[in-house]
Amino acid sequence: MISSRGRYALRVMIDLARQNSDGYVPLKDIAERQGISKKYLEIIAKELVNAKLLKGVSGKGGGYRLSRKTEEYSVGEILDVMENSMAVVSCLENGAEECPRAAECDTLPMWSELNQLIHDFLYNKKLSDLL
Amino acid sequence: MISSRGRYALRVMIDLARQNSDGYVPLKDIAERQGISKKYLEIIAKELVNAKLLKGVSGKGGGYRLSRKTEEYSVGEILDVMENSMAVVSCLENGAEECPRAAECDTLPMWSELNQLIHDFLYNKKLSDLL
DNA sequence: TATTTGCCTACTGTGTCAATAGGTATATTG
DNA sequence: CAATATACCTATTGACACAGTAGGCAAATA
Repeated sequence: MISSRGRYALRVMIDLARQNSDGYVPLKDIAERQGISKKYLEIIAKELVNAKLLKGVSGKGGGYRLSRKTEEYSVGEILDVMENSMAVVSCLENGAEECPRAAECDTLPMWSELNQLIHDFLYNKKLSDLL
Repeated sequence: MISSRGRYALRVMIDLARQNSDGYVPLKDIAERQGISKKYLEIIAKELVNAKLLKGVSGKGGGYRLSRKTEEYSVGEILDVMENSMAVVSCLENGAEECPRAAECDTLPMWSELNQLIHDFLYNKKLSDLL
């Protein structure tokens, strides 16, 4: 299940893509347009900056802007920054310890297949597809 | 993310399918074979009985058995019994209140598409495919 | 120097999940 | 009838993630 953090992050990215100005867009404006608490969006924007998906500039005239072209962002990439894990089962999480039953597990192939399906869907979908 | 409850439920169903006896299989045996706490499995088995996916009989000689043929169970059906929600986003949950932004939401079509993809995958996969 | 902005740290309430514990009801068998 | 094996019921616990809030610090511009 995609959390609010992930969904909000996507909305921030879309909002920024729509304000295709060369300047920086203050979070206050985004929060108002989207009807989301600015305080909460700060957490989200900060993580997007850490992951280099956004550039943030402090001070008057500052704000956020995209750091790439919209077609160069995949939805999966954005969500992965926000979500703790996007794996369908915990044994397929990034950096999970090897399950001792993996070799004999009757369900692992199915989970892997589903996981791949979702991953492909989300990484093939670009931010530019949502505008 | 599929919880342990959902994964355990699937393992119980597979285990029962493998003991293709006409009798009833006690949970104690399943728990030992699968290496899962019997106490915890009781919760899971009870829910599967409530949903009519299993038949349970008390008393000596009792236990659980499948109530249909293995090819008549879909994986999605089994998981839906155990999981609180299988929707990818909360606004697509079963019985969620209508989102006021639904009409203008830029991401809803994508979520619906992904949701359908996962649903189809899980409902087309049958218990008999896992044996 | 004042103002606007992002950034940092901390906290709180709510909910779900995994698992445990102990007891009750039901059926079979000697 | 008594013992036993089984499912079923109710309650509780600890851990954790998530959503959201609060207050203040840092940086940049006018």
